[in-house]
Amino acid sequence: MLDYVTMPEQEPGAVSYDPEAVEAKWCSSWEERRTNSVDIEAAERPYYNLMMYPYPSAEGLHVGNVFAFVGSDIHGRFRRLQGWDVFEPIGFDAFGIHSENYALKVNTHPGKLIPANIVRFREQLKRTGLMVNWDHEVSTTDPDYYRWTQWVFLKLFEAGHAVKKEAPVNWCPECKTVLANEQVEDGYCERHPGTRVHQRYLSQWFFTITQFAERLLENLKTLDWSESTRTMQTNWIGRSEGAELIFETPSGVRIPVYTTRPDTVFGATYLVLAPEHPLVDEMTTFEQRAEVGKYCRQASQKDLVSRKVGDREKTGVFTGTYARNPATGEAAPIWVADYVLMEYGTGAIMAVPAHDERDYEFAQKFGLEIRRVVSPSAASPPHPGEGGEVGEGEGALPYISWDGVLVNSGEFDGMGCLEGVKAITAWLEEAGLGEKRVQFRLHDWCISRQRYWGPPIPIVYCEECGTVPVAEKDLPVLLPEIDDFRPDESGVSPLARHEEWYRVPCPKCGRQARRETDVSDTFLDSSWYFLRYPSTHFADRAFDSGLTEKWLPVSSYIGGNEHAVLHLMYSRYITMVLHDLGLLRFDEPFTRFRAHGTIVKDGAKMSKSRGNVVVPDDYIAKWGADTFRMYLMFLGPYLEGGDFRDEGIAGIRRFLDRVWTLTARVVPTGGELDRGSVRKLHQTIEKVADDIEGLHYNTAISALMEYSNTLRPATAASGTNAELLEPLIIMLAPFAPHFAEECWERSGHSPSVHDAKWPSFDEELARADQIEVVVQVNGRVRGRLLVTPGLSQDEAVTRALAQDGVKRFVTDKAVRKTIYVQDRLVNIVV
RNA sequence: GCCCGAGUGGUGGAACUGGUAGACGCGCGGGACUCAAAAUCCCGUCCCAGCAAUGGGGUGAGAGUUCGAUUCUCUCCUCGGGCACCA
Repeated sequence: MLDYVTMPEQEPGAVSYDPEAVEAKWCSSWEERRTNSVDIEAAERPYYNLMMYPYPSAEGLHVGNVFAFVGSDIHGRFRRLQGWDVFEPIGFDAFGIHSENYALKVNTHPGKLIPANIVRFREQLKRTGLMVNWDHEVSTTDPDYYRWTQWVFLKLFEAGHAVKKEAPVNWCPECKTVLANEQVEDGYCERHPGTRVHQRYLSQWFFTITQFAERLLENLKTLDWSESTRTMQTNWIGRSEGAELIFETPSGVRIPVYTTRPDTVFGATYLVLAPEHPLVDEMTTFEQRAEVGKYCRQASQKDLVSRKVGDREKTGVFTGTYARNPATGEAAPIWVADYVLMEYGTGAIMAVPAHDERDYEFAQKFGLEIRRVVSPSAASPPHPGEGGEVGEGEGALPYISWDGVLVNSGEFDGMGCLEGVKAITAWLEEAGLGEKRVQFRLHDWCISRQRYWGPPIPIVYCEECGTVPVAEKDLPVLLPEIDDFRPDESGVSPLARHEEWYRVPCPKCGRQARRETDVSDTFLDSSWYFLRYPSTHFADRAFDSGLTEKWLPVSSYIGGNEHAVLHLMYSRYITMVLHDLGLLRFDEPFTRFRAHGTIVKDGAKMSKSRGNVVVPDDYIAKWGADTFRMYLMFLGPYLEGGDFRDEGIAGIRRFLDRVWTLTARVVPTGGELDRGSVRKLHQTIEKVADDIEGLHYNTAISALMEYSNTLRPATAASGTNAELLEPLIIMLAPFAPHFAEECWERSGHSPSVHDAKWPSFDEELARADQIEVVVQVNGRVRGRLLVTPGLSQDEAVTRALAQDGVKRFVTDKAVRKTIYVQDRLVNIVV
């Protein structure tokens, strides 16, 4: 790389700098002086600047990581210049399927691979110039860390929030483990796109997140988070309001169904039970037993997910029995079909084929009655007969809307749907056949993993005492180093093959007992890591209460929306539980969260298979970290991401070189400052501060460029005035920390520029004394006026009409109207 | 299918609560410096007509509201993301 040559610093024509030398110099200098470390105990204005810790992959740091971290780092550095004591920690999310699958692939123990990856990551992160407090680093695989992950589990267990349930789970035959629903994509394993996931019943540990659904949803409204992230969480929680209605069989069995449209109950012509529904057997007649049994067995063999993939051909069987529609009193046939899911609502539905697409499809296929009970509007009368015909347009079946009017609904005919919901619910409630009900989509969080590479769940099973938690003093339950960490078909963790490990005395009675051999989900590791950072130096507590109170909740959290749902939801949940247990003073961990955008390459997501992965190391080696940082921030709006191309990077470098030249020509303050430059400076200070505040880094950088451009002519004449240059260097420091530090030193200061103060903004100095007012005729620009701010409307109009360009369009016409926007424009309408 | 977000020059992208569309870069064209090249510096660069002054068109498509719309409303098209048989 010989594109640029270092010029001797005294040389007046110096145009280029040597990033490698500059960056190496400051990297070690900062480490020596502990420039990046905040005094965690003594800090007076604590600001907790968090970024999402990476998974230390074998491939090393990805550009996406760099993009994310740099954006957060700029924010942190900016806050520091504003006088905050900024704590910017980082760590490694090193447990989990990612690491384990890779270890299996290369057939090396993850315990060997991970430390090496971390070493590499640490180097790369340091090279990037992040203001990280390295003495608070965290690694989830460190027993000193996962000891406390296990402690968190125990806290939840004690509080009754960790419960063991037999549950159908998604089983990936390739991973040989249970997958969370979110790890399944369209019926296939997220990590093995060719492998279908199927259903399997296992006894698993669940966290009771559903109990917190309402609160998780409610709190969202109060959080300063990216709108997109809040929307995703809202949808994930999936609150819906409706009613539980009772359909009773002649033999007196009450079958509850959940519906969001109780107003359509008069159109419920049949019932459907999920194949797993406990009443299926009881409801089935002797004649139908064989067929129903067969259907249910088939359903249970399908995976949990592909059953839910839309647009599937409806299937189902009739049980042979009936239940009474609570509204009409008519007998509704009871069917079993797998389009009804056991885990949502009551596992049974009332089918309203006239007003539900799925029910309609099913009824069509099996010849069930379709009865219209909602008419599109009061004006159009109910369709004749008992429905079933498919009309055109608005009235076509299945018709669903809240704007319709009830028909074929007895005394409720003519009522609007919304009103109908209330009236019918109340009516059925009085009859003891229904009640209002709120339903969520959120499921409990299964944390069990039949895997090796995770923290063992700290539980012991004793024949006498049952399920016994490991005593806190006995934590951590160490993950043993075993060679056969490969999972198998058995459905149990590889740890279950190690009797010497799992055979332990019961913590309660001392008799021979057996450890839980499953490990916990990686998301548990990451659901509390932000609590650990300030307290890493404490060996005897997960988090120190004093420090936690001082530093948390997190002041700013920046990360990708790929974690919008799981990581952020689980962290909120754990925080809430710990709060309720009296262990935390706050119940929301992240005051402010911003989701950054994604960096794509040639319009497509970077991926190995596409071969469009950008390796940051190469760019940093060629251009230096500062240029690379700024380039990433410049290529698009940070919150939206952008397309990575090599072409533009030279522009950033040229900009830095120009600032370098300005610095080389700095002259001490003194004498009159150019009014125009001072004005531009103050405008820039305001603009850059606002932009950084809103994470609009691309426009902040362009404002800095503009300002440096105005400095250039001045430089040519008599050197750069220090008073005009220094604020530029400070404003540049968050973006190009090494470069700014070097310029700071070269312009006669001692380090560190990062301890400088953000330049103060003077509104008076930023104000222009002459401004341009646009003159329009009928909305088209026909001229401009140069005026002093605060011109009156009359004056403005008079002067506008005097302009030649305006006269031409106004003469011979009557002025109908004039519009004046103070100090902006005059519009003359003729 | 449903819910978000986005479509602006050759190109990445700017444009505050409706008020000069194209800031700042990249690229390209021209010039200076040089024996020459690179680097650097200066000028130009939305499209059409014109020597120019100037005029006309222009923010995915079409309508609407307004003195004035990239910005607000409606319909449609395309792309990105999320959810998806959730009753």
